[in-house]
Amino acid sequence: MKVLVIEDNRDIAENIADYLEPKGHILDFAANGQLGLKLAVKQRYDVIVLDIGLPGLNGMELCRRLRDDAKVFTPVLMLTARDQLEDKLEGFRVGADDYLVKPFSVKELEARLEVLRKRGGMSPTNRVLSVADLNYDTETQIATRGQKTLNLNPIQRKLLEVLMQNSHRVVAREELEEHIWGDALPDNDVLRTHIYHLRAEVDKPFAEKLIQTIHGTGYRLAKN
Amino acid sequence: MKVLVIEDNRDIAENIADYLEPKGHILDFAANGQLGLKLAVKQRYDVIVLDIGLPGLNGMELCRRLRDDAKVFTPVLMLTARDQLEDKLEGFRVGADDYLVKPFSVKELEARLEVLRKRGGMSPTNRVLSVADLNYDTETQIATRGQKTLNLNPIQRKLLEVLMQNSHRVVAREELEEHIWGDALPDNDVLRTHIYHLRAEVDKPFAEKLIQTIHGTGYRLAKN
DNA sequence: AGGGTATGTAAAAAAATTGTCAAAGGCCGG
DNA sequence: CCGGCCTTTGACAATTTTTTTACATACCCT
Repeated sequence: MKVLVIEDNRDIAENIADYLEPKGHILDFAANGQLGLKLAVKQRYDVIVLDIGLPGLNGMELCRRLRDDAKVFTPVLMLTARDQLEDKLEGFRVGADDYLVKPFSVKELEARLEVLRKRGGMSPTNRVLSVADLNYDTETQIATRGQKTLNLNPIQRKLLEVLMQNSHRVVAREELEEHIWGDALPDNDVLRTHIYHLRAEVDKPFAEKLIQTIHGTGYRLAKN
Repeated sequence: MKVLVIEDNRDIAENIADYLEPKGHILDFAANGQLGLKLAVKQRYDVIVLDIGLPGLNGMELCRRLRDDAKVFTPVLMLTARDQLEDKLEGFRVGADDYLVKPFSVKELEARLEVLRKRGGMSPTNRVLSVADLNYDTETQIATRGQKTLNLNPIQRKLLEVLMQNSHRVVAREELEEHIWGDALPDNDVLRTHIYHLRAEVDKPFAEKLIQTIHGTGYRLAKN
């Protein structure tokens, strides 16, 4: 697997190299953003490991340019410090695919890189779904809106996931029911109550409402 | 499934290839518009994937020529950048059938291609219908005219969809009724009221009226 | 032009859908 | 077995949609 590591910290870079190179992976290193961007565009990599806290051209901006300007969609795994939750979310907005909090285990890094490579960069299964200021991490199953962490139960999480993955369209009531209960659909519409509860968490405390009902059809979660 | 991919960006093309070819699909690639158009005309494809932002002969013009000059009606899926909404609408005007915003998931691309292939180009069911400055996205079910977003209820949406899909001809009253109520047609003509309400949204606030009455027959939604 | 039918307009009633909430029932871990 | 969370039930309110009704206007034909 061909990996580009954009990381200014020598120790971290070395750690990664020591673990991955003996396993037969081919690594390129860039100690700053400019070089990293250049390599990412010129060469073809399976995955890119990108530290957010870079000097000079910062990681976020790099990622944005990579996607928007250079049209390169190689999967990007961000490295973030523990206290950079903000940045992390912003990261997904600019097109990152996964993240790891420092300090991390190289072993886990490798596992995640493998997953990203298999998905080929364009899978719909981004780890973190993001609509407006609402975010949902499909792995930790933690949802946040703005600063607040939302408190969701299983059904609400499933609802949220489906709605966020399909925020570009209306999701029919039957479709939602099917996602939650399979084919053993409930006779009365409990869904109504669940949407109500979900709204209480997602929309009630905020000015902008994201969950819209399309009367006679279903629901849509989107800005505006 | 035989697919023609017209895309100048090597990475995107490669990503598509890596995902679709192992699944048994046959892909042809064209890195520029001229070659793409030539292939599209000479060969027979199930679907065409077309990047709008091509150098030289641009995607929009290519699509127009394909439809208007070469009379080739192979379904076309456009690839557009996030900020090209304008272009997208223009795209449907020149005969594209669906679109995907970059970056997109290859998985979703495949799903959409399958849908397009099944329709086989005979059904004029574009995702976004467009007549003059009126647009209706059949997936989000959002209708806009000019800058304004129209507020439609289920019946009005159905009416609009049928009328826009058949803007080239007059749609008989019975046909409209059948589309809305199936075969349980209402005894009195409620349709009149619904057309009235639809007009209130679609035409009332604008100078140019799009919904025309053909006395004794039905209605037609078209410019002029 | 004028009668008859078709269509436009508008308000109000009826029906359907959706929102709200409290309470009951179910499940699981301690 | 208890307590807490999750899910469902059911009743009612609020909202939205659909139909009804009534009258005005436009169109077509002789």
